[in-house]
Amino acid sequence: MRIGELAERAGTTAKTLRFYEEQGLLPPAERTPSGYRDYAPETAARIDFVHRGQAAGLTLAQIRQILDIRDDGAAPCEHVRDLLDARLAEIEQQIAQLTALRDTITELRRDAAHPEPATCSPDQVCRYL
Amino acid sequence: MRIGELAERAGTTAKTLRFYEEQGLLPPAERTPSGYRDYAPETAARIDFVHRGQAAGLTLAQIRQILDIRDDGAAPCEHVRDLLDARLAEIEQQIAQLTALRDTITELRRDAAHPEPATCSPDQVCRYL
DNA sequence: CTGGACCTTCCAGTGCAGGGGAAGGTCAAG
DNA sequence: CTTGACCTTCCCCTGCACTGGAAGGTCCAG
Repeated sequence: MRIGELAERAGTTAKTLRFYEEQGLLPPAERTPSGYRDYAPETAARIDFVHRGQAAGLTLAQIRQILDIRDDGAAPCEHVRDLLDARLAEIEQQIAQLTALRDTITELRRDAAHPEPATCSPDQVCRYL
Repeated sequence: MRIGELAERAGTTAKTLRFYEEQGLLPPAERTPSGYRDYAPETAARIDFVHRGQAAGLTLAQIRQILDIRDDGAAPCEHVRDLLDARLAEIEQQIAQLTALRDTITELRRDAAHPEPATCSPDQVCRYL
């Protein structure tokens, strides 16, 4: 299977698959005599795994770690668990930060609901920020 | 006042102030005869405004819009209000996405709590992702 | 045998907010 | 007169996951 067909099956682009190969997410593809990449159909499952990892908020580097462990013949379960734990902690922190920011902005926004440009002193940029 | 002193007063670096000037957040500074930038003390207030804008989650480009309006002699109240509204909507959406992601990962994590590598089939990368 | 669809490599850029460091000029103190 | 702190411009680098495009090779149908 050539790269375009695989890309379409996996719901991505040929460009992205070359990029994944370069990043070590896909093993270097077999080549036809003329130099075209030639993929086994199972490769699509690997790309799906990459997509599931992304959907779980993992970076390509993290997904690559999992794939490397698997490619070594080991079960990556524990590493996956650790990555999920770490990601979860990050997300909690991000949510907390965004919630705090939302509260801050909500308050600023309330103060700015009835702007009174006349009361703005010329030596400040904006009373409401 | 030279750039290093202003940077220290405003809690930032000389490098950043040159960058702000390049981005149009600060007007081109006066120069001493030898070419050094020479700032009026009020410039610190403008930098503080930039920092408050950043604390409100605005980009430098958005903060620049506000400053441009103010520099034109107008009151930027309405534009500030619109920017805060837009930022608020973005944040709500980000929180919603992160919350959904957290739930997804929490579920994945629960399934992966007691890994059973033996039950992993060799043709998939990881049962838990 | 020609056109068009596909493939190859390589280089470069995107957005965001700066940071690193080179090569050289300036200024005050000792 | 020299040292060291500060300043100048200049260009490249960071992270992340791609995307765009140029120049050229391959393959198949008509």
